[in-house]
Parts: sequence; structure tokens; C-alpha cells
Amino acid sequence: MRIATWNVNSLRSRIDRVEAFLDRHDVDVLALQETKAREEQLPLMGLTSRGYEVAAAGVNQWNGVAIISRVGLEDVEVGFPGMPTFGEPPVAESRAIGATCGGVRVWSLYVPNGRKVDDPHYVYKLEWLARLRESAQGWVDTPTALVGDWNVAPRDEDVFDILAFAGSTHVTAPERAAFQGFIDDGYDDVVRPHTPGPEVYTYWDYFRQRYERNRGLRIDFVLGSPSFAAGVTGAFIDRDERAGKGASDHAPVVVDLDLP
DNA sequence: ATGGTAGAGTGTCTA
Repeated sequence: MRIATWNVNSLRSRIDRVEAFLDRHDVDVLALQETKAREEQLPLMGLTSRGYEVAAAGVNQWNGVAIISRVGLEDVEVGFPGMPTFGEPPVAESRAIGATCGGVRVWSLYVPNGRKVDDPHYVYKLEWLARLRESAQGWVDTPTALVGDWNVAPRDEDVFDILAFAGSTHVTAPERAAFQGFIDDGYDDVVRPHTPGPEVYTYWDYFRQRYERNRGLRIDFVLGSPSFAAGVTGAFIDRDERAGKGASDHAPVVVDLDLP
């Protein structure tokens, strides 16, 4: 089974790229973030004609998550227990969706950005991760994948210029500690072993030709529970998908799984 | 400190 995650930055504007991506890599399950659409707005014909089911959640034009699967899509859950909300109207329900696909529990996660360290959104981000961790502790003994845009660069090597990020969100000690908490609980970054080295990124800002100069961040991750991680046979970042006109600012991350 | 680009949808907001 092949599972992928991708912050697509609008599913409607990039549906052709999504369909081409599914075809090109023969993907079974795709978790999406920043779909930027409500469920009833989504273009589904090209997906259903390929044999995929879709579960989506989204209440505004900024967030939105979805799971696309051709190996079953059961027990769909929007949000996780205790998930914090922020502001009015609350948009938290656009940040997490879970489903069981081919025997694996997949959570598509769009972790709050945090904006600035002195912004209430930063506190919200840390709280959101803390509540997610509490739920995830209850899933760790089952085949579970926590996938998506974590908006955290766990290591200095995950940032193109760590000095320039001093004092910025995504690299602060509390954010990194929050990420590490999942690792401490037994989840593994199942992609890094297959994509070693510095200057390996999943996101490049649209500004300043960051992709062309490979000045990016590694912030999109697949964290697998022990039984999930044990089945991982390979992984890669589809860096080329970020190239050219009409690309998302994130590249898809792909994991191959062979469960007993 | 600011600005640069992109996508939502017409006013800015978000990243």
C-alpha cells in the first residue's frame, strides 16, 4: 500500500496536478491539507472515476483537510477529542480528519501555523499539539499514521538558513519539544531514514524563488506508530511536483507500506 | 522592518 501526504494549497486550483500525482505514483491513500474548500465545493469526478473515495472537512477558504482512498475509507472522524478551537467562527474542524484505510488509521493534520511567537496563534498551536499528543497516545498500539503539515522544523538541518529563523515560529524549543513528544511516545518519522541528509525539504516559500534556489523547510511528516513503522519499506519526497508554474508551495511525501 | 508570491474571493486575510 502506498500512502502520501500533501499540503496542496487549494484542491480546486490544483485538481489536475492531484490526479496526475495519483496516476504517476499509483497512490492508494492521499492525505491533503489546505484544501481551501468546503466539502460540497470539491471537484470529485476525476477521483471517483479512478476508484477513490473522498472524505473532507473545511469551513473556510484558508484551511481544510481531506483523505482520498481507493483501499477503503471507514470510520471517518472530523477533529480529535479535545481539539482546541480558535476565534470565531471556529476553524479547528478544518485541521484534522481521520479515517481507516486498508487497515491503517490515517490522520490528515494541518497543524496551526502559529504566525509569531508573541501571537495568540502560537499558544494555540502548542495547545493544539498537546491535545493531539494526548489522543495519539491512545492510538499508538494500533497501526496509525499521523501525517501532514506539522508547521515545525524539528532539526536545524530542516531549515535552509537556521540563523535567519532565530526568533521565528517553526523552530522554537517549545514547538520542537511538542514534536519530540510524539517520538517519545513511540511514533517514528518513517520518511527521514529513506531521505537522509541536510537540504532535504518539503516546503519552499513562493517568495524569492526559494524552490529554484532550494531554500526550503522540512515540515511535512509521516509519523508512524510502531506497528505502522515496522511495515514501511520505502519513502520519498516528490520534489519535482514543486517545480513549474501552478505548483503548491509544498511537495508530496510518499510512504510504501507492507503490513503483515 | 519590509517585501516578495499565491489562493481564497472582491475586502483583505492567510501563509
